[in-house]
Amino acid sequence: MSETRSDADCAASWCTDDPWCGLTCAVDVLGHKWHPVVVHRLLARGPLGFGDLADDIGAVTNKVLSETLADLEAAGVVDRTVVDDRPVRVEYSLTDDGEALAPAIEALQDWGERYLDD
Amino acid sequence: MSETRSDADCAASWCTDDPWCGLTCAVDVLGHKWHPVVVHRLLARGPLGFGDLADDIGAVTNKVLSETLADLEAAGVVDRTVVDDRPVRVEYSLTDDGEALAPAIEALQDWGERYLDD
DNA sequence: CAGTATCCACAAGGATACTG
DNA sequence: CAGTATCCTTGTGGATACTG
Repeated sequence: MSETRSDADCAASWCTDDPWCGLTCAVDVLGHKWHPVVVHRLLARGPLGFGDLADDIGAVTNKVLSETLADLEAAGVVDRTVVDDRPVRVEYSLTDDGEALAPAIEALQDWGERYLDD
Repeated sequence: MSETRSDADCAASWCTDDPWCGLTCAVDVLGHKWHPVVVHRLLARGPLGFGDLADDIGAVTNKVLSETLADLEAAGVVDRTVVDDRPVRVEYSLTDDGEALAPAIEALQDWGERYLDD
């Protein structure tokens, strides 16, 4: 279905032989300011429109959210579907690869919460 | 023991009320090119000297590895111990907070490996 | 509604050389 | 051995305004 991904999307291009290549690859996808937040919201709330995501997150601009979604779509983590015209309505959802991020997102979140509790 | 950490080290400073704050905080710590790799190596191999880490990782420069280790130390994830003088010998190890990253590192690594297998 | 188009400031990381 | 010091290029994200 979503065959829009290639090796070049990923850190694999510069660490192919290293034992931590998968890790680097995952951090390449999630290691930006809003990327993990978008995945988190889609995991928690299901498919959302562009404006819904923007409202939910709050402190992100149109431009950056748009870039973030384009990155995640290119990585094969998010699907973009035009649901309606006039007015244009778009829906963003997680692909199977995106859903598969749930354990990693949760593990990071758990660690961060404990860390913040000192 | 390692009380070198404060709230300002973390994303908490800009997302305190958000449900994804812990996640953002964790990504602030790990979301750089070499930070997760250093944690990965210390988890896999135990305490290492500066040169050991540099050799193991390979494609990182002195300057960047040094900065990375300083960041992780400031975040309270890594401990730095001077083991010897003449010649100077230093050992880097994980703190409890650092060891606690293991599940998150593994989850990211697992995801990345599956992702790379298409 | 769902984006683009510009412009801009700062941070991250690499190359190279040097030091206590 | 374990770093620092410079310099430089690119990436990342924010502010603001505009559009099909």
